[in-house]
Amino acid sequence: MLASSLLEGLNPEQRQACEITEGPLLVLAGAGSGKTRVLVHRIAYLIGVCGIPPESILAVTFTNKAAGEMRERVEKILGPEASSVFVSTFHSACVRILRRDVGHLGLSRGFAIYDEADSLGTVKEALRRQGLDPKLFEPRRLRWRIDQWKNAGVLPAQAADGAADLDTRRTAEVYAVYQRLLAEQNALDFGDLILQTTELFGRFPEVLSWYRRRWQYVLVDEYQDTNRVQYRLVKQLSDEHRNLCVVGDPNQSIYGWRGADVRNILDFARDHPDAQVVKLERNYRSTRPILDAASAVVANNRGPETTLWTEREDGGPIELYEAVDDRDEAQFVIRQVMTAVREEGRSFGEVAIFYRTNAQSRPFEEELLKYDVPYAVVGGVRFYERAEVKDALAYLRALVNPSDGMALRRILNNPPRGIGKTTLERADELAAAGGCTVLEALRSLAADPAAARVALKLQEFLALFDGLAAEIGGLTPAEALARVLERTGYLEHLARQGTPEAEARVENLRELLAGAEDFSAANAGADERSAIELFLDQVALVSDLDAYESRSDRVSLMTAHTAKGLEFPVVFLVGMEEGLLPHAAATRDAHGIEEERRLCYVGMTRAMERLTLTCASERRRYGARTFSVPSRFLSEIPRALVARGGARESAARDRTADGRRALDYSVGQSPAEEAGSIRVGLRVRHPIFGEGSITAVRGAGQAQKLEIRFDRVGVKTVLVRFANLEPV
DNA sequence: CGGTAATTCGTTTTT
DNA sequence: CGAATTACCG
Repeated sequence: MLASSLLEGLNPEQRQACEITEGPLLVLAGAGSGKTRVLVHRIAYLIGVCGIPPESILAVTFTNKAAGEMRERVEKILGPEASSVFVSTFHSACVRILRRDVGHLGLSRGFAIYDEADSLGTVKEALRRQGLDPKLFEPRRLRWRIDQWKNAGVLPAQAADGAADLDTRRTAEVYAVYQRLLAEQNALDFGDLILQTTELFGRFPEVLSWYRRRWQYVLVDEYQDTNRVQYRLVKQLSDEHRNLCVVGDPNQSIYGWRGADVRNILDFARDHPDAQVVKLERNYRSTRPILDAASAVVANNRGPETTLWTEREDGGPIELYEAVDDRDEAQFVIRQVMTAVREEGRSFGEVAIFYRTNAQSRPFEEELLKYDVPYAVVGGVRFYERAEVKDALAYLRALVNPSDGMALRRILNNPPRGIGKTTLERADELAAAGGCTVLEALRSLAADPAAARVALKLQEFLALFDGLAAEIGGLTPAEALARVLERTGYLEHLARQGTPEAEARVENLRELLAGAEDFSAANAGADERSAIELFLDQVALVSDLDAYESRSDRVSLMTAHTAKGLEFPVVFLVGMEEGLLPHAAATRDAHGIEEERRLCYVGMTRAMERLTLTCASERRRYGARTFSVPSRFLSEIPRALVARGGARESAARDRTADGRRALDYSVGQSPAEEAGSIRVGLRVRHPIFGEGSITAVRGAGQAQKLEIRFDRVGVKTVLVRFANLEPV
């Protein structure tokens, strides 16, 4: 194939990123700079021009959606020959590797993949076994810390070695027990998928070298979001041939809380002294005002300035709406959406609403329902995490992997069959003492004549379980699920309840069955592993976003995190308030705030033509009314780029009677004016008390109060409305 | 043991 | 406010 035809339509930098095929390459790809395009064409170039066999290329992404898109687009250029390129998420790739070689680590190939809930359950079990009080040692916190260790590549022994304080030492002990429990249950959690793969490679060089030979060219997408273990994994795979191409944008690093380490991308050149660097700085997505506004925000982070430019000089200013409360905010947005559709010829599918937290979707959903506007909420509670769906899948899991204690626990008395808490506790104790699985413990309890009544119940359950295990052998996932739901009486039990909730659950199970049927059809006889096992893998690794169909004509609602990588002609970024964006939990340190700022940048740069930012001065939060002040990020946007709409009480707040500039949180156009936004730490002058700095902000609007520590007179609380404050 | 009522509880983002 | 755990009674 001719290089010229393959690289046609690429700009010089994009072209360069394709043509530098050997050795380490860092592609710094700004928002909307055609990153995916480059990855796709690079793969096509490697195969079509350089003659690299497709199967020796590995491309790693973070979402299945991204992987699927990449695979599709490469196939579109090269045809079916490209299908043997290994395009996969980090997690799927590791599952594939571990399914093959996990035996070296002492697990068996049918290992279960534990999600967060299973993992949390295992932490609780670990606490029980150590006799630690879950009130004192919060399971959620412990799980979090263990996860962070795993993201950092720290094993239990290393965690214990590095533990400086008592709490950390205890946590490391729990980590060790937790890990033992996982092994007993033949299970790995999400973090393990990556960590154990690097362990496998580290301890068994012959395994590693097999994969090194196989994948001669490695590409990594969204490199700014890789954590330390992923870094290690990539290094292991590429250290020999060194044909490593990483693509990313430090300004879009928004997963630090999940262990992502921006240093991976920032230090790439230092890590690989012979690395070449290509910068993609031309933005093809957004109009000038959108790009300028987003850049102005992220420019407040320290670190190297990045320049993005666009030729799209069209488009008006971005809009700001300051709502009274969250309902007003939602009403405004939905009216805008309807107007855009009716009067500007937009379609609903062109519109997206981004928020910081999933809980913010509710008022928007209510308004959308009210006006019959079609919409899709992406993310939130995963379909596969709904109780009834998890129950059904737990049956399959336990049948496939009888050591899977979390699955067994779920199904044992579900539907109710007279096996209660005490029986389960006894089984747990027996398992812990005898070093056997919970299922084996249940078997011995079933044979115990001392507890005849419960033994009978157990025998019934075990007969059912063993019968199903024998039956589902050659079945497709859909057939197996149907059999399970019927034979266990699960479906019947639900149907008998007759409540609307139960009906909804039955409906969800039907959807699960339909999904399983689709899967069966697409994966008939593909592998030596059973179709049921493959189905369970898929279920564990698929995300809500992966199934999201952006082409359908519906308004999309999602978090700014989920929005990364997507683009929409019309974007609403809502809830631009202190405490929300930036989120209160992230404002402890400068790092957290900078990450929030990047998140804001990510949200803004999704917009192609129209961007509207909104905030509300009052909103309902877990039932109670709370007040908030506009986000500091709003004040970082040059005023000239913004058109204001909305219900500001009056212009009186902007100017005081004698014409001096009053304290104003609104967008400023210069650093001096930006200083006018109300925030903790701001220096102000009071006509009577003199100069001081704000130490707290309470309330909003007419009732907004500030606590100020004045240099001369100490701490006072003042009403903004009357205080006549001036920024210093 | 099972189901319901009462209470507590915690709230960021997710492969 | 809603999920999730706990308390209590049949």
